[in-house]
Amino acid sequence: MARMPSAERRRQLTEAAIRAMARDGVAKTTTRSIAAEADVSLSVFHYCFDSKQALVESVITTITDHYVTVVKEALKPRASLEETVRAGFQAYWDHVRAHPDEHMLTYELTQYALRQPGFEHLARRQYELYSDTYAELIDQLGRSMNFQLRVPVSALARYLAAMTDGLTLNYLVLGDEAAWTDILDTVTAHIAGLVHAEGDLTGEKPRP
Amino acid sequence: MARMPSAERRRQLTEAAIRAMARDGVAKTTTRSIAAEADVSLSVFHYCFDSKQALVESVITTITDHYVTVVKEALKPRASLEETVRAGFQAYWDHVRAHPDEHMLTYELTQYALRQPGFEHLARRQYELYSDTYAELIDQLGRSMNFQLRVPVSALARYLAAMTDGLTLNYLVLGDEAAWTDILDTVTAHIAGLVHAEGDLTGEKPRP
DNA sequence: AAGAGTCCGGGACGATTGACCTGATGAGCC
DNA sequence: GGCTCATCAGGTCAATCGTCCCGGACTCTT
Repeated sequence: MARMPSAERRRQLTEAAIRAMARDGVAKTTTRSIAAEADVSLSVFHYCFDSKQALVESVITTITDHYVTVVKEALKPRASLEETVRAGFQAYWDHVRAHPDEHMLTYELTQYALRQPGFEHLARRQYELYSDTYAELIDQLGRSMNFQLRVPVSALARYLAAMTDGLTLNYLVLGDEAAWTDILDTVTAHIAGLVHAEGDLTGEKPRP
Repeated sequence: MARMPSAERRRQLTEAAIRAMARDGVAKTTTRSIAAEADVSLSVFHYCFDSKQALVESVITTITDHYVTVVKEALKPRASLEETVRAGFQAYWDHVRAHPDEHMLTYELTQYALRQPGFEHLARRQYELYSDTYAELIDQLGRSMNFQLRVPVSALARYLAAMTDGLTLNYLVLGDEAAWTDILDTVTAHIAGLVHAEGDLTGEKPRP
């Protein structure tokens, strides 16, 4: 067994834990299965992490940061606004289809964190980071394409985060890829309607 | 201990399990904690159910049917369409705020079912029932209020199911009730825009 | 009232889990 | 070379879990 500094071992164990949890589910992932996945002995596990909870904390922050990167990279400026939004959804969607297990894992970890005393802040951090990422993207897009919003940025960001989250979960349960072209088109049109500040496009205004 | 027919005992144990799982989480709910919550001995549990899995199956179908009822009762026809939709969201939302633990439980059970070999169909049934319920409500509302849709009913139903699911999960994690008035208003306006067949209200049409 | 079928209680078993412990191994520094 | 400390291997332990067994008690039928 090759020697390795603790920090790198921790990364190795964290990534092994992510693979094991994505494959078997959080509930069925034990310290032994993680050690086996990382191809180290069980005692190495407890040498690098004080407890299983300490590793799970590392897993949650790692995978959260990972998916923030995925969302950020999905949105790249294109010719028109609608095209940009639609391509962004599509890129995110392709990632979900390619790695369903890992997306499923993010949901499991959220609930694990919410149920584990002292871990609630990790679940909140996860979802705040999602919303903040969308807010940042909206802001950045707004500056490069020069438009105004008909709704608060924070509300739109949160709506986007929640909606993509719900759509993703729905897809993970039901599959049926064909149904999503229509839905993504509809959502894209909706976003475009909220963004273009050219008159009242959606019927009645929200009550004042 | 009062004697009781098996069928009624099973209902009692199922409801006790729902309470215990909503309080402690699915992972930490044991056969012993369920029996204690139902105030029966452990052997009664295995007299009524062949295994813990058999009880969980009963729990999933029960709670799924329960929430279909909640959604159906949330939507009652009002003066205008927009008013009806907004009040429907609000009624559902009030239920989420009143019973966050039970809603959280539905997400945990979905993932439990997806991970448990042979239980995937229960998760799919859950989400299909959600979509079907929305489709039924849309259809029923369309007949009583006489309007046409700009998108397929099935797509809108699925979008509604996924979006409310995502918004609910987001609220369960982040809380922050104040943020939701804006979001529900925005979504309501969106739905109203999709439903009113009075010209092109949302900018560009989805690509043909 | 007697027997059969149904329900309940306490206890026990085997398996699995997270955590820990002791001793061996190897690399880098004096 | 010898010393020190990070790293590893295997075994052990207590706790907890789902499941099961057996004996007793209740209820309904006849």
